[in-house]
Amino acid sequence: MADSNLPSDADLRAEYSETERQIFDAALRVFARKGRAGARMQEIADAADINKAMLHYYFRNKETLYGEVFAFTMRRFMASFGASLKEAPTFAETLRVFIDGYVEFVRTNQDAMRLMVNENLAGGTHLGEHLKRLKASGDAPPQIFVEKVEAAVASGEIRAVDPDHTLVSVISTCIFFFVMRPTVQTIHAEAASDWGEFVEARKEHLFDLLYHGLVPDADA
Amino acid sequence: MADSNLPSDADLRAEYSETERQIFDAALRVFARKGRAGARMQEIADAADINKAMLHYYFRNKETLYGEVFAFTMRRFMASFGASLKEAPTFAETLRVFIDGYVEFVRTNQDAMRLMVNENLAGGTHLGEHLKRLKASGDAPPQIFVEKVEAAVASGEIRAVDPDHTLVSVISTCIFFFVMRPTVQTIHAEAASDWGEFVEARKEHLFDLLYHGLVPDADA
DNA sequence: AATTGGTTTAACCGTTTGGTTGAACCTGCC
DNA sequence: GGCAGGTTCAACCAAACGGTTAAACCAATT
Repeated sequence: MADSNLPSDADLRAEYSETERQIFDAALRVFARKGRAGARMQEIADAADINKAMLHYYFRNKETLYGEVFAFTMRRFMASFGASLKEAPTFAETLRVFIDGYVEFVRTNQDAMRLMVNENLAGGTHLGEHLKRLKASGDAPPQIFVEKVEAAVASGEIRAVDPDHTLVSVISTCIFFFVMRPTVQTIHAEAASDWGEFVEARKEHLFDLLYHGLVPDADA
Repeated sequence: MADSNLPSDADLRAEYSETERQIFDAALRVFARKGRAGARMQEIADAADINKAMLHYYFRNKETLYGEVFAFTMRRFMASFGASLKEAPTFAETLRVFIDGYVEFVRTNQDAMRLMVNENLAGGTHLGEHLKRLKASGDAPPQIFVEKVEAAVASGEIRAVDPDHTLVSVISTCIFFFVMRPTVQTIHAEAASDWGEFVEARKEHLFDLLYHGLVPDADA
């Protein structure tokens, strides 16, 4: 789970002071829950337990605050579980690690996920530069996964699927049920009564469905 | 594609006047693009080409306007492509119709989709009653699909998968790439240059991946 | 022609919100 | 002690926003 050769959560924020970190966490929470427009500077200040003027002292205005919070969230996404993915020996293992990695990341970073989805829903103007850096780095989970799919297709370990579409499909199934959690919980009884249990069951289901969908038939 | 025994888009709004329909469309657009908090009454009025006071004349305030727009959007979701799904003879056909139905619905109702996702992201307090009615009606695509999955499992046409999880997985893959469109288009070259083509390719990929994932191995 | 009831408009109002100001307050340093 | 730089705060401000008002308009009805 821990990637010792990648920056940890704390490292990523090393450049920030204690007060700035407080503001950061508060801002992420409020932006994620209320949306970019719905977030109130006063509420962020309250949540960070500081005066409202301090917000504008540390971050000039709402836009730059949002920009920095978003940038940090993006960096956090990139830094997650890349290494363990590379080391996976078989494609089955790759798929397991990828599913587990994404589901666990979203489970423990729901606010980050909400921020990301909100940004996309609003047009995603802040995404550009970050995604390009992600693409350039070559170390992010999505890229590694695509490479692994390509290799597995070449070796015949899985069928001749489109790697990019496969990536989108797998990520979708790992994240979307968190996005639609209220709907899922209204329709699905078990999800409502024990979400943790539901998430675990879902990881099993996903591996089963997707692995079976990717692997060739036993014989013919 | 057309379900003659279900209310059409026009029917659903028959109770509304011309002006109200204008307001409706404008409100949906603005709420979907700017979010519930980010939407401005003035902007909705401008988009509907009426005076701002008219908004408050027809819909008492922002909350009731949002509530009505959301309720209408919900009804539209329920009324889509249920019948053709029931008539599908094989499970393969069921899956094809379901994928095609959902993808096409979201493609042609992106604002409705955005509204729905936004509502879920914000906690989904408006969902309750509507989803219960959907559950009670028994005619909505998700329920029909679950029944078809159960039947196909029983007949051995597909493997012993969990029908509810399968439903969530299929819907996720049909919708999430629309939600994350800006990200997908930044990463995927073809999606950026020709989105329509990408959507078509995606439908093919999804059927292939999911059908293969659900169906038993050819032999053993 | 006068009345009625729904519709439309410009001007207005009170509150909320993002952002500013200027003074007070530390803390380390000479 | 006294200065200097960064930090904290209550009070303040202008703009934006949701919502209201009162008068005007217009098509039926009598």
